[in-house]
Amino acid sequence: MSDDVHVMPPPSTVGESAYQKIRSDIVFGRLLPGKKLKLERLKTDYGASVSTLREILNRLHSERLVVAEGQKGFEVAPVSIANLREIAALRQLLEGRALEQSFRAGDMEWEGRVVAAHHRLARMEERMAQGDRSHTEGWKRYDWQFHQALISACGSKMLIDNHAAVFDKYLRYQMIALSYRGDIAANEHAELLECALERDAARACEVLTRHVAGGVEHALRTGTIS
Amino acid sequence: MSDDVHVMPPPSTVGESAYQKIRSDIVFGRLLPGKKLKLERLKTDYGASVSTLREILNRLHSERLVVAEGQKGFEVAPVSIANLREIAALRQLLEGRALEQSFRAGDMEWEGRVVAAHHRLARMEERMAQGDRSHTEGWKRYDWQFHQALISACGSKMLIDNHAAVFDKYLRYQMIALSYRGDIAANEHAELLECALERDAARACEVLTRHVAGGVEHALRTGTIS
DNA sequence: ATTTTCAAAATATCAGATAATTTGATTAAT
DNA sequence: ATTAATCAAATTATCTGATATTTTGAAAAT
Repeated sequence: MSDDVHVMPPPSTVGESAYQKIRSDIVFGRLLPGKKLKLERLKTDYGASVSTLREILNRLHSERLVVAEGQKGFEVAPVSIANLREIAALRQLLEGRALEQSFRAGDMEWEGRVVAAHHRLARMEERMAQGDRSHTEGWKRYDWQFHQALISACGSKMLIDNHAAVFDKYLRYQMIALSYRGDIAANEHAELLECALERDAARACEVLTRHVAGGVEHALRTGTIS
Repeated sequence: MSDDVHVMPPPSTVGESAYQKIRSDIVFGRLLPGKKLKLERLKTDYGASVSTLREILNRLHSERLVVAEGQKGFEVAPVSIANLREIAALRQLLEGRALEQSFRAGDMEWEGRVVAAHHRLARMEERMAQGDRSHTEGWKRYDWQFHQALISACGSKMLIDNHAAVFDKYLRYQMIALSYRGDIAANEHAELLECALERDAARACEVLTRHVAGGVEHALRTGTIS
């Protein structure tokens, strides 16, 4: 069930695929904060009926990616500096704990997944470093998958799910701020890999905290978030 | 927005009130785990149309209180020992962090809220201790409100929301197990109040951990969870 | 006792209708 | 020229009912 924008099961039903499209459009900033989500419009944009769309919007409302005020319909959740800071803090808390547990329980299978995920991410980061900015989304997907791989042995589906939900909200801010700070982030990712292989959870947490805090400050410096 | 089964805004719309009823029926164990939620049945039970009910079920699905498998409709989320343990651990993590922050930031206003909430809870616990088991739900509501009051000054809506979501899942297990361990819990609540007034976050976390762990073991001992 | 077959039940999705609410623009009042 | 009152159009929440697809459970066949 811990599916997300990044690793999704084949969308079987109409509603499911429209859900994934809309969610991804919000997380990747193609639907901007505050954007009114009028049903008629969505109908043509996502090819689903009003009833189905309302089901989807209700789901996204639960996830706090969409707000629904009274009978005024739906809109993409707004952003704020305070909210970004809260999300970042929560990510540090959840991911930090998950890292500890995962490092403790991770076996060789897990190490393999981590190394593989880091490899893909690092490759992508090389390209990005050379100015090729055409794969920002793909890059973020690999970023997500790397962090997810790191905690994948934590043993708690609850923790993984909650982390994924928070991570996506964090990601939305990064996409909105279009913030690329490739080199620094890449180094931090390499450090995390090192920590994982050495099972040094304490240092991993320290790196993670820096990683997330850096992302926040960088995003804020772009001035796109108010 | 951090509304819940315990402090809800007046249900303005039809869908909203049906949502609250169904959610509360799940959390308080009136709808048991695994129960099939057939639309026609819900229609008569909660007085809402299929479309509205589907919106509600989709919301509850996001909240992981309901599962929706393929085209097989909806049912109340199952329970398991592993899931209970994960929930408890997450509650300890979130509530512990929130306590620390709340204790640091709490002012006199906050102290008042905490004292008031504890008073109501303690009174209720007195009654329960005398064998009056008719207010179990009310008791749990006060329990919720006390813990909520303790963390209410933590300064993070995100944290409060996430905690509330986890708390309600924890609560569902308590209700399903019908576990009343009044005296012990009451003492722990009193201890927490003490810690709050002394701003002793470390000890509060220690008490909380014991509190939650105790609840889990007690619930498991009833044998109602498999 | 399985497996196959098939009708009834239930679901996902849609279109269209109604009442209530919100929105924006126009008009009136200060 | 702002502010306030007014009103039609747009939008919403909700319901009913229809269709195609899936799932379920029982009867038939192996």
